[in-house]
Amino acid sequence: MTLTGRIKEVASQALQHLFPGTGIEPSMVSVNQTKPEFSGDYTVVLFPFVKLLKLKPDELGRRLGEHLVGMEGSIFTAYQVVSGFLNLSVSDSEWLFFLSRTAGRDDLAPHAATGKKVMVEYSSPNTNKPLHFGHLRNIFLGYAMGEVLKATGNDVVKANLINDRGIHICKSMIAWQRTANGATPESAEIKGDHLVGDYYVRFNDIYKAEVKELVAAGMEEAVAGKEAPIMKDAQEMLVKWEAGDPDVRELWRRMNGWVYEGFEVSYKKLGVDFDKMYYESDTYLLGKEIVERGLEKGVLFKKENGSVWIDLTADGLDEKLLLRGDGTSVYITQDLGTAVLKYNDFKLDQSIYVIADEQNYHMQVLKLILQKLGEPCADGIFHLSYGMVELPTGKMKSREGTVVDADDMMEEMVRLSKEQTEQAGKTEGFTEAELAELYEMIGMGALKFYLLRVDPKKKMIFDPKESIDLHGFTATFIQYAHARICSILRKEGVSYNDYQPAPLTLTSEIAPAEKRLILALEQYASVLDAAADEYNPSLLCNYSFHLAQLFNSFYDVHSISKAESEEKKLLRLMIIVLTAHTLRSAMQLLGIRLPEKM
RNA sequence: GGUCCGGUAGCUCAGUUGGAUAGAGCAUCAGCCUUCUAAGCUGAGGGUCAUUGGUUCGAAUCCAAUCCGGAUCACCA
Repeated sequence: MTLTGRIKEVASQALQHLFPGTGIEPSMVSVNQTKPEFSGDYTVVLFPFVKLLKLKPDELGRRLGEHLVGMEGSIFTAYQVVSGFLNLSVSDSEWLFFLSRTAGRDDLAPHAATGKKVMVEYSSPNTNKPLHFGHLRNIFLGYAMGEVLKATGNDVVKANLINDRGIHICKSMIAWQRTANGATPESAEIKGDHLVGDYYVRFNDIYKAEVKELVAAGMEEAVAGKEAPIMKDAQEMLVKWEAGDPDVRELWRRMNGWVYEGFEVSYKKLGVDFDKMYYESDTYLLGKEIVERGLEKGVLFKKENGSVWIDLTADGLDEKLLLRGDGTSVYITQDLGTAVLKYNDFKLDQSIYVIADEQNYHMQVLKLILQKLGEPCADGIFHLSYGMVELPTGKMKSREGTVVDADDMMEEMVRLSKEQTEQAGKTEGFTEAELAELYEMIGMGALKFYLLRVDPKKKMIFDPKESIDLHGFTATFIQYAHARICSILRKEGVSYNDYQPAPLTLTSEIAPAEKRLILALEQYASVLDAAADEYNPSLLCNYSFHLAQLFNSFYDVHSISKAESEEKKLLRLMIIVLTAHTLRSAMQLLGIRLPEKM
């Protein structure tokens, strides 16, 4: 149990003992870290009980403080009441006990298995263009959330639903057919996803030119938009695809294959993985029988032209179409089917969708419909909604070529980390291969941290003109603190990976800078829980940065190798090993690696 | 228009779910390398927490209204 949890428990027991029959429970006790300007470690807020017990804050604080400090085996050594706040000092032996119990352990925040099966669907790209900067936020979030949920005891399935069919795919195919002269990734010496993406852009160029021509010939723009030959070709191709036309299917398989090869390279570089791939070409026909059942149950209704709808007006939403008049599916129909498919495939307790907030309404409707249909998968659906990444000029538009490409961005970040490492003159003692790995760690770490450090809900603006910083609130800062610790351990001949805490009894007090670090270290488990409960990996970024900051301040005032005494040296080694392990553990959940030297 | 999300320092963001004098980073300015890595540390300046009212011992946080920005509400995906 965490220390704040214990304090709540002990304090509520004390209050029950002092004031029997008042029914004070741990959850009613508010415990905060004591502000630095007061003495003490944790603070119990007295106000909620002042009214209840009809006592003055000072009187209540004194009695509660006396009791807590006087208790047998108390973890508190002193108390102080300041205007309604009871500041409690935790004993050094308690802190030492925490350190010796935790330092060197493999699992810093052990969790019992919840027995829950949780799917996290993320990435879910279209196969008509390469990944861009916006996808990266999705991918990092999804991966991190999967790891966090694993670390908190869940059985996690990472899934990717590939959008591999539809009119947008046909557009790239048509443009390729018309203009590529049989170009392949090999012949063009370009990644497959980029090659296909180029023809998607090409399609739009041709389309625009054709529309312009038709308008010049006197056609109205709206009509020209539908009549442009290349658009008609794309639609015709989609019909052929659905009919299973062998030539179209062959080209489709070939071009998608190029894209998958390209994606694989990107995913590998991003350091993410998937346990299950779904393809829309397999799932796009699902959902119809669910609609049929809904009709039988009377949850859905048919309009005169045969289209099927659900009435969500009672829930403050609209009527929503589920099947067209001609009996064909719309987008949400296949999502209903896929939700059920996922549930049946893995017996899911929870199904998380990492999708941008522009689909909030869609996801709300999806869940609501499944609930109304009485599908067992419904209640486990959770939309992890995140704000879109925008440019200073607005949204990224692949058709207008304003996207920041994911591969380019990764390359740029690695280049930047190389440049800054060389500038700082920190390349000595590394082999070429080690340097390459270091630049990769720093560059990719900075990129991931940059996209994960903000609350997912909030949209973010990225200015490509400003490079991502390697100073301040960054992964680099955390990596640097970690490398510094490793450097000390090397010097002291202490094993980083097989550390065994030495038995230690303290004869001197724990210093403030030491205490602040220990306090923060003790909070790791609750931060991890909060990240899982709130579906918010940015909490781990904030926490890790804060921890690294505390370490740097500590490092500045206390020497390890030249510690005042042997016991101080042992204590500080324990502290810094645990700090390094905690940083590594937290960053690992975000897919960020920490070098031992930089 | 309906629904949802957001508005905190010049910029980018935290704010432990209602607690003490609202905090970081960047940028600006002033200091700190003979000492375990200066990608660091210490300090300074910088705030009408969008606005107004309410709830109470106490509000950036909860409620109401208003203003501003965004998303969404297709027989599109």
